[in-house]
Amino acid sequence: MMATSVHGAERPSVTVPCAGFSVRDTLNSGQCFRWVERNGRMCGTAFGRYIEVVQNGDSMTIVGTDDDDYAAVWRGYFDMDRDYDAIRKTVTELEPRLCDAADYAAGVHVLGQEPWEALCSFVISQNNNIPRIRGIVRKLCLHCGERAVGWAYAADPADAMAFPTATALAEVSEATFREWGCGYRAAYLTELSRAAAAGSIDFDFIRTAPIDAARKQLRSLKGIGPKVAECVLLYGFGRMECFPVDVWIRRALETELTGGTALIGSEYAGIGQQYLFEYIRQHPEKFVRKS
DNA sequence: GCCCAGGGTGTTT
DNA sequence: AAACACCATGGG
Repeated sequence: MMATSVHGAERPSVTVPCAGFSVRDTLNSGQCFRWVERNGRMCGTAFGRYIEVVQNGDSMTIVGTDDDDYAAVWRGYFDMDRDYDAIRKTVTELEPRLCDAADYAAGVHVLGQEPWEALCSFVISQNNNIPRIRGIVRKLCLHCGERAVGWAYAADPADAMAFPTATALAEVSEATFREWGCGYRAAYLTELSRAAAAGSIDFDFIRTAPIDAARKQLRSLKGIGPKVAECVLLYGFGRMECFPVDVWIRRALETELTGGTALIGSEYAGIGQQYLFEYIRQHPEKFVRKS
């Protein structure tokens, strides 16, 4: 652990090995909406902490954390304790057509995000595009979030606002959500926030229940269908067998260039799905819609 | 003006 | 159960 002096305050940082991992690809892979790249650093907030990450090959330096904080939060957030090499092998043996995608996106991990943030983010994501989702989530954080730990170091203060609690969002009117660009999803957010603030969403159950029971529980909430439920379970609850199918994944399954159907229901289907999504998004010309 | 975006709900066949 | 209209918003 090192400490650098900025503005007269101590700011810790941690450098850890991360062979095979790509911070940038992971944070840009459409599973989270809160990270920005500023002169080579990935800047963002999760779990109420603002950090900046810079990767140098097989190691990365996280500025704004210390050893204990890294172990308690970021190692899990970046999913550093999983054997992705072994999983890639398993997944591509199950679905050999996925080899190109798995190789291309090998540096991508599935993040362990906060369940409440994932829930709100992917409700907003429906029939929406990634830049707009990012903008809306950013406004929620800017207007309703608390200042994250390390806030003072952020180039843009909005980068360092924590995702709002359910209690904070429950006080926002539906009309205000619309002003912030949520569109028709404003009603869903309002209901969701009030339900969560009232304690009537059982996060522990969703985390531990058999997967189909967890799916059913999430889908009972208005605005959450099959796709959003899969995303929330995968990105917010670490349920790696979940397999979100959006329009891009649908396209891939239809073209059969990359396969993917063989993954569905398997233990690490969600990780395979993430490889697929990253590959498709970076090679859209290979997946032109047919007439 | 149209089509599209990490879709879901409600209604009609 | 499958097909359909409808839902806001902004970028191409």
